[in-house]
Amino acid sequence: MQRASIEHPKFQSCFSCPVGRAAGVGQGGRCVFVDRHRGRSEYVYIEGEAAEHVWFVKRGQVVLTQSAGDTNRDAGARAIRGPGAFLGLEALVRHTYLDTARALTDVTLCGAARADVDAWLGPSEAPARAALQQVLLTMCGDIPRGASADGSSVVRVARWILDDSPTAQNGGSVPRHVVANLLGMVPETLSRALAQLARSGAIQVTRQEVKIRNPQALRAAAGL
Amino acid sequence: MQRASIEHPKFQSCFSCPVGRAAGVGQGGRCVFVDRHRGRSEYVYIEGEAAEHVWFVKRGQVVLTQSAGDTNRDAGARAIRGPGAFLGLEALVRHTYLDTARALTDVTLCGAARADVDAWLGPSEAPARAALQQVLLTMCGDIPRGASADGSSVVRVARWILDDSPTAQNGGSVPRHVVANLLGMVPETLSRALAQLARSGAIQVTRQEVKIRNPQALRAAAGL
DNA sequence: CGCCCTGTTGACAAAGGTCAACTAGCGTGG
DNA sequence: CCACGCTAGTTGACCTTTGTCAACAGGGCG
Repeated sequence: MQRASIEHPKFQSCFSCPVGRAAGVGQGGRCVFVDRHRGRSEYVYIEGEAAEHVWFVKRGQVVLTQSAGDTNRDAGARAIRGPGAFLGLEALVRHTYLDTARALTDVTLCGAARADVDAWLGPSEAPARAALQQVLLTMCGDIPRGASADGSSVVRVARWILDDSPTAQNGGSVPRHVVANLLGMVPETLSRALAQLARSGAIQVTRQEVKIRNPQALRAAAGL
Repeated sequence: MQRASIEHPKFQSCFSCPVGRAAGVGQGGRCVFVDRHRGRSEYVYIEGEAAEHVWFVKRGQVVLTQSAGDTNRDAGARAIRGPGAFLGLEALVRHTYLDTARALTDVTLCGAARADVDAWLGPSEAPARAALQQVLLTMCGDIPRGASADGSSVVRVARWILDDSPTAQNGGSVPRHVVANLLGMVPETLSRALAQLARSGAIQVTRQEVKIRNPQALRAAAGL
C-alpha cells in the first residue's frame, strides 16, 4: 500500500552490506554469500524442502507463507522480508524449511550453503553463536504455533495437542485458559473443541489432563 | 496438559548450562548471568518497561503475553518459554520490552544486565553477532504484527496501516490479498475494513493505494 | 465441610468467512 | 492504437463459527 516514498536500503555492494562488512570485504575478507536474482513471484525455497541454503535480502520483498496443508497459493502469509533480512536461517538448526519464500517483487538475494554460513559464523562455542543457535531454535518452535492462527478451533486444538505432547512443552500443567489464549481463542471455545474431539473418540479429556486415544483420528481432525 | 512424563532439561549448574559453557566456566571463565528465582505467577519483566536485563531460563515455565491495550491478565498469550530459552533479548536491539514475562511455575532464571550480555557476546563486527542482531531486529519487527492476531478486523487493519506506513515496509505494492493473509483475514474482509475506515474519514483508499487522512481517527480506530 | 477458583455447558448475538456477481485497471495481441 | 480479456479488488446476501453472558459443577485448600 502507499506507493513508496521512503527510499529502502539496498545493499548493492558488499562494501555497504552488513554481511559483506562482517565478512571483512575490503580488508581482504571474502563473503561466502553470492548474488542471485529472482523475478516477481518466483520461489526462493519451499516449505518442507531440504534446507541447504541461507539467504540475505539485498533488494526487493519476499513473502513467507506456510501452507498448513492449504492449497491456496498465498494462504497463511506469515511475514514480509525486505532488504537486510536473512531468509532460511532455519537451515542452521533443522533440515527442512519451515515456510515457503516467494519473491513479491524482483529481488536480489545473496545465498550461501549451510556449511559455508556455518564456517562464516565462527566457532560454535562462541557466546554469540550459542545465543544465535538458541534464538533460532526458539523461533522454529514458535512458528508452527503461529501457523495455528488459521483454521477452525478444533483444528487448532488438535494440532496443538499433537505437537505439544511429544515435546511435552508444558511441564504438565499449563492452565487451560493460558492454552486457550495461546491458541487465540477464549477458554469456552477451547473447552468446546476438546469436548468435540473427545466425542469423536480422538482424545480423552478431564479437567486436568488430555490423553490421546486415537492418534490417527486426531491427526485427521488436525487436517494432517 | 498431560502430566509431565518427560523429564525437562534443567541446567542446574553452570557447567551443564550452555550459557555457562559458552562463557568458559570450568576453564577459568566466569558467567555474566546470575541466578534468580521467581515464584509462580510472579513477573520477570513487563511490556513497555525499560529493557535492562536479559534472562535465561534454567528451570520452570514462563509465559509471554502482550496486552495490546487489553486489561485481561493473560489475554494475548504469545508463547511459553521453558528451560534453555532466552528471555528479553530485545534488550539488545531496543529500549523497552515487547512483552510481559510471567512465571507459570516456580522458575530459576539467570539474569544479566544488557551491557554485560553485550560484552559477553563479543565484538559487534563478528559475523555471528551481526546475524544475531539481524535476527533479533526481524523478530522485534514481526512480533507486533503477530499481536494483531487479536482484535476485530478493522482494528487489525488500522494497526497495520499505522505501523506499516512509517516503516513503509511494503516497497509500494504488496498485493492486497497478501496483506489480507498477513492479517489473518480474507481479502473481502480487508476490503470491507478499509471501506469502513474510509467511511469514517480516517483514510482514503483506492484500488492501489491507501492514504492516511486523519491519523488521530486512525489511531482511535486501532484502539491506541 | 464449605468456599473459591477453574473449567464446562447452554442460549444468543455478532463478526467474519463463503459464494456470487460485478468493475476497474492493466497487459496483450490484433 | 484500440479492444478484448484477464486478474485483483469490491460489494452484497447469507450462513457458519466464535465470542459473550450466565448458570453450573468438579477439585483443592483453608
